[in-house]
Amino acid sequence: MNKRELIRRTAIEIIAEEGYYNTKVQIIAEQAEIAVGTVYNYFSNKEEILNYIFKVEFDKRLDILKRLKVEAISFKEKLNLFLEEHFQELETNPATTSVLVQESQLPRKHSLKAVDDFINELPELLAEMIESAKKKKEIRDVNSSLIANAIFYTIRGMASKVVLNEHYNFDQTKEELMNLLWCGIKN
Amino acid sequence: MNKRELIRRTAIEIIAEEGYYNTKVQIIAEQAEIAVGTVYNYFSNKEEILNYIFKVEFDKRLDILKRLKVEAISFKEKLNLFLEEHFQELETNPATTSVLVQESQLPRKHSLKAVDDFINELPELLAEMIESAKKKKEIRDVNSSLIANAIFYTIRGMASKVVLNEHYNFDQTKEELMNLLWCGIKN
Amino acid sequence: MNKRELIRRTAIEIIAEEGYYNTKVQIIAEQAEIAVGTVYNYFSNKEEILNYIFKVEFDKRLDILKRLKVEAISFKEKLNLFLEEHFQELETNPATTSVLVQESQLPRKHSLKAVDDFINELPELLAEMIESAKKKKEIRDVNSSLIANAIFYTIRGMASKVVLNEHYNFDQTKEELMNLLWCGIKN
Amino acid sequence: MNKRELIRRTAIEIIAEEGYYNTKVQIIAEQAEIAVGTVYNYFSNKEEILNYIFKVEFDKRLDILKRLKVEAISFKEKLNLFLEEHFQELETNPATTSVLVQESQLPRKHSLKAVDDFINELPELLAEMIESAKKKKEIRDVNSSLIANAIFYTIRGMASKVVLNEHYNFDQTKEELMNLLWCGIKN
DNA sequence: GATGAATGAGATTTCATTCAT
DNA sequence: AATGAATGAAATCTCATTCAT
Repeated sequence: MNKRELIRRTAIEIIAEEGYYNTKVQIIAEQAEIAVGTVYNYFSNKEEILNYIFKVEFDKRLDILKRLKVEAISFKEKLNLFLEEHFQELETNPATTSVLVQESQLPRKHSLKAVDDFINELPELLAEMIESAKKKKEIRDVNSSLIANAIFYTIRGMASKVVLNEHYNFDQTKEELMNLLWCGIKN
Repeated sequence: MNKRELIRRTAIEIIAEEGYYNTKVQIIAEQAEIAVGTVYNYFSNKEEILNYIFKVEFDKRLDILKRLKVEAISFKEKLNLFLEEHFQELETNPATTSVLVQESQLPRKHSLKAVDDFINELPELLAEMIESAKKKKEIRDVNSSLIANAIFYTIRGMASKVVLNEHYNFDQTKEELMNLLWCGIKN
Repeated sequence: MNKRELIRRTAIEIIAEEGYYNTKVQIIAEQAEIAVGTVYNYFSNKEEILNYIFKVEFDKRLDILKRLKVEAISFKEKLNLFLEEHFQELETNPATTSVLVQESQLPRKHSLKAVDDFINELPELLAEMIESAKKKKEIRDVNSSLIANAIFYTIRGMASKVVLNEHYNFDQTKEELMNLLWCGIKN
Repeated sequence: MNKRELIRRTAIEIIAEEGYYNTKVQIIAEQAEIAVGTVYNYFSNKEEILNYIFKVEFDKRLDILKRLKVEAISFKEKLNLFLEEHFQELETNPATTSVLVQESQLPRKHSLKAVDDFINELPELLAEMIESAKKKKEIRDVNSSLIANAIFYTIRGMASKVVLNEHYNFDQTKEELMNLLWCGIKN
């Protein structure tokens, strides 16, 4: 594996457990079995590691949404597929979920490019899909952007709940959420 | 104003802007126009300030929910009132909202008592109300606990969106959310 | 009891347990059931408390030695009585012993008047008695000052050993020490 | 010189002069011409520096005593050699002596492993030698452990006296002490 | 490219002392 | 005389980052 990727993955595991501010670059290096200096050959500073983590995840979700957007299926099916892929992803990488949820709430002043994209652009893309569904009367008249954000926050929140809590399982949660959201917006 | 309260309020303003980890106790003291030592006469450490902030807000919301629980009105009205009071609250104290949202995602390892209560007990109380509504056939058959959490995450997320973003206003957001949630669970 | 005395006695108990540097003026005040400010009405600073503790003990031992010096008994008996009274004293006030031993080793730079007196003047007085005994051929030819100091260090050291260690008892230690020292200097 | 050793030696000089509690880690670093952080790369905290100082000296004296114990010479000669080596050592490193004497009296609660060893194990080893001499009738019937401790306290005390006081010289002190102790215990 | 010892600014926390009541 | 809340200088320790090897 290339070093940048190795560092990213190692960092995710530690940040998920400790949080970004309690994660020491030294520890990331140790866990990855490389020297601290090496980390700085691939990332200009600690923040950039977090930024890169978000960038990778942002790109993944951007792909999913772009692909869904043009597919010739109903919005309900699109929403269902989106949830499906999303929960699939986090079932595979619970640590990543933990990082995304924890660190996506940085205050404006210190926010990172990729984090900003993650919490602004992704909902915007979903909003466009909702707007289109609205025009096709697939769903009732809603404020698309607002609802898109609500959907994202719900998913993100439930994701963290599922990751942290042994009571819930992924499939059940996904189903229940799909029902809540779809009933909430359908015509 | 008593010192403990002064420190709490000052800390909220700064943490909202800078985030907990970028907030220096020194700065809180300066802003509050007291000495650093004085802060430590009222809180045993920095963490305890954050914990107290959550405790105060937790208690407020606990009161609201307990009051609503026993009132002789429909669940729909209860949900509506809860959203109403909640958005009212955060319109008055946007900084507090910002803190609650940002810092409610500490990783388990370092989580604080009051933060834990905030994200676990409050949804649990709402879940009980949902369960009761379910039995009275006011709403459809849902996993109460799961839905309660979803509602909390949605509210919390949208709250931060409204606080950070000038596009949305409180009333409109509250209305739209009420529709989404109610349609999502009604019979 | 007058306040100055109350503070002195309370301070001894705490310093014996914690050491001078780990003893907080606040704690002394609490233990004595007075306010911190009150401590500073009787002592100008923390150091002065320690100084006063030593002064009181210095005066006691000065009295003993001055009294012994002029008594019409053999040096052997004088030494015996000195050990007797000394070990008596520390059996009654083990905490005081602990303080005297611990804190009598401050480096020159920061030493206190009464501590200096304690470790210099007392041995000097004993030295005079030894010198006199030497002239009367009661003991062999020794360097009086040096032997006086040796005796003091031995006593002080053994005192702390006895206080800290349940193995040794006061009487036995006193006897054994008397033998060692007397055999060591007799003619 | 390796850094750990450099820090140890620098710390000894400063602690000898100022005392442990008045010694700032910052100052040790400055004197050693390294950064504060570097000190903490070699010692996990300030206490550990003091502990290490005692450990090194403890080990030295342990070696001497173990060597003497098995040598085929009279106890008188052993005692003489021990005093010889001891006073030699402290003549070469007066600052070390100062530290050992000053800081060996930490209150139980805060005592360090190596300090404890220093004041307990070394006398115990000497006690074994005394016990053996007693059985061979080289000396009179004494409480070995008690006498061993008395000897150590005498030596330690006199060492500090010699270091602090220009009146006494090492050779004379050693001779006088040898006489006092040997006469004190011989048959 | 890889290393990791060294750096030092800066953060948290302590605690002797003051002084208005 | 007694009080104790307030003070703030100062100490310990951390950790992101650098750079010579």
